[in-house]
Amino acid sequence: MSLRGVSQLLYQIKVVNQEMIAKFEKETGFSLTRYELMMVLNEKGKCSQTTIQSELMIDRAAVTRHLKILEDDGYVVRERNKDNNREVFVEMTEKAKEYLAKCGKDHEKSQYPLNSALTEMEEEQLSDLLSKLIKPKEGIE
Amino acid sequence: MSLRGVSQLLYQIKVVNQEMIAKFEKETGFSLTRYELMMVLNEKGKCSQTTIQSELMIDRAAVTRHLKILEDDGYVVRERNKDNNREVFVEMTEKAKEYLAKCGKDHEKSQYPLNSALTEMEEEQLSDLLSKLIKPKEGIE
DNA sequence: AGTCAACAATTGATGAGTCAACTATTAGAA
DNA sequence: TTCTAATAGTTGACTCATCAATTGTTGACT
Repeated sequence: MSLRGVSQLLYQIKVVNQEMIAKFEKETGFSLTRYELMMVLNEKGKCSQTTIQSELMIDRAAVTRHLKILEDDGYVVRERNKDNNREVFVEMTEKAKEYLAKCGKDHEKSQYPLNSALTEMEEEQLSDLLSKLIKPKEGIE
Repeated sequence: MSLRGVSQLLYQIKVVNQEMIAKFEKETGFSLTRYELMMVLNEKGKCSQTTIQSELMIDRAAVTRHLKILEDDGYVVRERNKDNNREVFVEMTEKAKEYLAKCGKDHEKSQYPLNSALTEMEEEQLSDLLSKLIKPKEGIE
């Protein structure tokens, strides 16, 4: 594939990404990354920031900043690990759980753009293709 | 599709997007958006910033800022339209053409990560799926 | 002609990510 | 034990987007 072809494909991904993220945030009133972060907490329970970071595949610094916002808004509580004071444990609050439940319900009632654009099969196909492009978490350098 | 499902798919797109863009910029030494901008100029010749903006699907402000960088680096020349002083015409320089040609050649020699991850058919499939997610340029609101 | 609306580009403030430098804490040699 | 490495998180400086407000120019109506 020529460099031009590559750049077109990547640019297409970029545009889709930006548009979809904007829609998601408008619909839920929540940043996609922070939503995903809360889902990690929801599914794994209390965890350290490093764990969150490797799940979300973003920089440590970004995690710190998202958590500051979530903490200020009362969606998350943080406390240092007594057995290893370097680490910070993060946990969801009740408020967060309620809010997420509400979001899920609201979504069922609305017809979300993404649903209308792709069939279930296409969604799965897309997900498979994307998986191939994400480098394995602990790849050989 | 549940909100959770949607968020997972979008997040997957986000991660792929970030990783691929980083690779592209490392490989070419050029920002993906600015590369794509130059390709627009290359293919359409001299055009106004508004034209560039609608091709790239980014904010006017972003176009202005990219052009400032490209102009400072000598890749692009700008001049106001004599017949309509509001408009600015943009054109590539020889330096830019040479650089792009070099990039293309360098790319052919290297084995670019994207090539290895997907087959030609998969690339096409991915592109088709993404197209369905991009809203038509002048869609009905 | 004079005013007002639309248009093109620019500028400022903000959000989300990166990397690099720093702090604090723990663990592992010497 | 004490010095040194590695680890966990934070902060600062930067890039690339966005939106909103501003400037300058043109066109159209009265």
